[in-house]
Amino acid sequence: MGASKSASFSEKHNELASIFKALSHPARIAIVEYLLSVDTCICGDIVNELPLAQPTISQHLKELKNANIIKGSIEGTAICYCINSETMVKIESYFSMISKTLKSKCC
Amino acid sequence: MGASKSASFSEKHNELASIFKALSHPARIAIVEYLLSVDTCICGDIVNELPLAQPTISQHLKELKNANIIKGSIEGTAICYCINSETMVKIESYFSMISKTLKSKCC
DNA sequence: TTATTATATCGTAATATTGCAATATAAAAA
DNA sequence: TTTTTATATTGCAATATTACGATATAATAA
Repeated sequence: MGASKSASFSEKHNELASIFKALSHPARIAIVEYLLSVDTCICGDIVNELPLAQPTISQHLKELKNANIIKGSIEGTAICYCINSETMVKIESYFSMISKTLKSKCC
Repeated sequence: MGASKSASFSEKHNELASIFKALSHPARIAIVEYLLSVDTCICGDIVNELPLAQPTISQHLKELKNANIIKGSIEGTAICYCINSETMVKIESYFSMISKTLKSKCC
């Protein structure tokens, strides 16, 4: 046998896991933080910010987009990427739920 | 070439990525939520909760432990696992920072 | 139309992850 | 001591990810 028995787990657990998987690579964290650091959505120049080739970054952007972590809109020749705050807020409240639950425990 | 140029990224980005990687599998999310659902730290019986063989679960537990998401303490024949709230709070504040930053933006 | 520029896709090699049977380890019970 | 019980480790096959050169696509500029 081999990879991931994802069908054996709930939709909710799979969805959470796929968001975390999108964030599980340092290049993708760097992309998220870069988008966060610039004033508005930025077009292009993510390639110049990271030590990776253009096809590799394009691939990482696609994964972030598939996980709804970023959104991209066409802006002439360039594509303008920015963070999807809806997903971020969703994850924030997930961890907020976790630490609230932990506080009401002995451990 | 092949896998992960992690040396090209900052310590901080690699550390965050490794926590998210530990959470990037539905079985590991299920383990975290199970530990969260029981009253205290639980000894054993995680194996009975999930549709995976014992060695596979042992491996998933190891990954969660390596990422400091859970802690395990020996309790006779069994091992008692519980969530490491320190790490959870850390991630919660990371996302809290992100959504605060997003609020002060146009997008 | 023909560049030029920005991004995406394809193909593929290198490497990592997932899952489990078999086996090892180690504490408690008989 | 031997058995039982709980968990870990090893080895390996199946599959997924990562990275990038080559190439495609598609909008604007010349």
